[in-house]
Amino acid sequence: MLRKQPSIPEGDPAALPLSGDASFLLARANALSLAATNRTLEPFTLKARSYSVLALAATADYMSQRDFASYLRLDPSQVVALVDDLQERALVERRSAPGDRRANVVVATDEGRALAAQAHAVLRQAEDALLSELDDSERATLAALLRKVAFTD
Amino acid sequence: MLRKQPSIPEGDPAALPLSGDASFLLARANALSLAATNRTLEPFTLKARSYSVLALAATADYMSQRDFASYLRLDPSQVVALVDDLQERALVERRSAPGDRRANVVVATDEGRALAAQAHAVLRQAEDALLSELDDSERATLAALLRKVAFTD
DNA sequence: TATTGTTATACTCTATAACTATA
DNA sequence: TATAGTTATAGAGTATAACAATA
Repeated sequence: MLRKQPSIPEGDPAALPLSGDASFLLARANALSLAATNRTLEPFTLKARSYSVLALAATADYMSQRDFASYLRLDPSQVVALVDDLQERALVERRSAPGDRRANVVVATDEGRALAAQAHAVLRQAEDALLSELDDSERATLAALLRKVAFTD
Repeated sequence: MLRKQPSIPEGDPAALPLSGDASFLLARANALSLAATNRTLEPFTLKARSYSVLALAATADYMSQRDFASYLRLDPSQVVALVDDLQERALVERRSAPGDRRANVVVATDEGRALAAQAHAVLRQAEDALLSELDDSERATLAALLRKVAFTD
């Protein structure tokens, strides 16, 4: 080989080393996606992880920090830091959970919801670029299959 | 919500927060995959990253460290450390690249190829578990779609 | 001048254990 | 006794810049 860009044989998938491993394909696709996401979110002073917390707080109701952790596959201690940051910026609030005074329910403020919506709109464009090789039907199929894999818990 | 495991509505994908974002699905699926891969490779004293270097060295011919970096989406300086480790263990060798004395071609030793094959066999089982919700046809479709996304460069 | 491999460094992310307050 | 949130800390992963050898 010995070239700048690794060769990507069009008609011969078997010639792509490691491409038989779903784990490698997931890792590489995720690396591209994560880089694009972080680049896109930079103007909002958000990153993939902080955005995911904000977006979840804006969407879901009555989720505790523990719920955030397991849903986003983060350690509970990481959620603390992420929520701290978003709370200082008045994008989310911690409210005591009804019925369990140990737990905090994390909710987005109006401001947070607005920012999440803005970010989401721009992320759609980044995702569009990432999936540019797929038509609408393929995108739907990929999402459906990934949904099954992502929640094999 | 407020329960240990986040709810996964069967018939209503729209109720899964963030599941409209391909980037979230990729991140979550990759997190599961990476954790399973590292767990599986532990007996071999390998991790996902070192395995990918070893497997690539065993499969592809005449790839320089720079090629490894771009193909595996690692920084060239990370490849140095990973190859150092594998070379100390006599699993790969650095050979001077024919025609360019700056570059190193990384090749697996017989021992390295044998270990890669062993690891690969066990990884197949881990992957089988990860994809347990998908039938053979769906697995092939997912791989084909991911291959397109993973190499949108 | 540009590129390969390398080193050094700092930063982010991840994983673990321990503590407190509630349950 | 167990769980939620928190704190502290160490380890792994990532990103950047600079350098010597070669192109």
